[in-house]
Amino acid sequence: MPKTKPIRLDQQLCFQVYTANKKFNHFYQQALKPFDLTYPQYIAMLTLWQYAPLSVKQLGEYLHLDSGTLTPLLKRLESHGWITRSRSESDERTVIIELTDDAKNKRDNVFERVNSCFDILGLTPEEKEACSQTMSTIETKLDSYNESHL
Amino acid sequence: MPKTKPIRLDQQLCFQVYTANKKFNHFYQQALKPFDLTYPQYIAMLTLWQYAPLSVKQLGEYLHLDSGTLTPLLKRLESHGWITRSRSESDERTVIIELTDDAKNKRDNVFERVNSCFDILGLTPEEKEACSQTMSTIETKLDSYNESHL
DNA sequence: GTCAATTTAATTGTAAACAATTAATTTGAT
DNA sequence: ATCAAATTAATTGTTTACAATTAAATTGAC
Repeated sequence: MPKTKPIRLDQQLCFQVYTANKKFNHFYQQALKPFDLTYPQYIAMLTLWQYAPLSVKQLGEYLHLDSGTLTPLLKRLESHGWITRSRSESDERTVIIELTDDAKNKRDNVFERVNSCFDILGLTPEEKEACSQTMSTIETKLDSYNESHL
Repeated sequence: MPKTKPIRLDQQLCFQVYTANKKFNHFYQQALKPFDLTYPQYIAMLTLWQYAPLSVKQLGEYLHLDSGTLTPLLKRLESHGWITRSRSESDERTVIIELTDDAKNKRDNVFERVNSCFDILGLTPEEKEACSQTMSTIETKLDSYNESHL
């Protein structure tokens, strides 16, 4: 009876992605320290700087997050003065997220800080492109698997 | 005064990695459902199947996790009968994690299940290799940045 | 127009992750 | 041998993430 080949942890794609994500997390957490933003909060702000105003649902579609995650995160962003939350008048079910003036003013500062840290990483355009390409491939395959196994 | 270029969320590497990780998480969570293992628990078990017995500290070094994360995770694995936890006799500070017979017996079943799901993804060897390569590059760069900014 | 079905956000409960602290043990310098 | 420093896990507190449920508002079928 043949023994299954051992699975080497460091060769598992999932583990590499899992680890890379944690390191990205740490990297951005450091870069964002001056702004009192966590990494997920920064990602939410990125979306809002691009598309605000947005409903919680719309924001969740961009981020693939539900209200269970977003409601508390948005309350924290609100209490730190980044956003406002208000019920829509035309549809009382939806909550509209808007940027504060302060958040609009800080936008360029945050981008500058994050970009300069990212530049220090020293990824070549080719490396960035390769990474982006790879992630897209993985996502596409995972999507089609995940969708067929609801 | 030139306006900063808008940052497109879907072009941010960090966001792609963040998203891919979540989708991997979902993918493995599904594949592992029959075994009552979460994805992080599975990653811990992978390490233990390869190296057990291990101390909490040693396991943490493989996984880049500290006792704050591992202690509760290991307690759950223990309560589900995957592992045992016991103080080392030679050094009462360290806790030794060992596999139960049940865990050893289930090893091949888990691998078979996970591998067959992974195969369905349909990643070519080239794609796998490209992904692995990319992740290594990213990790190396992030490591050197993170280490220089302690 | 009424009421069941749907939609939206919030809530509840569980698991991860990490920083900071604590408690116990071991090591090592003297 | 003693005691300060270092090591190891556990604990505490905060934030994410997600499943499942709840509450309120809206839509639509009739």
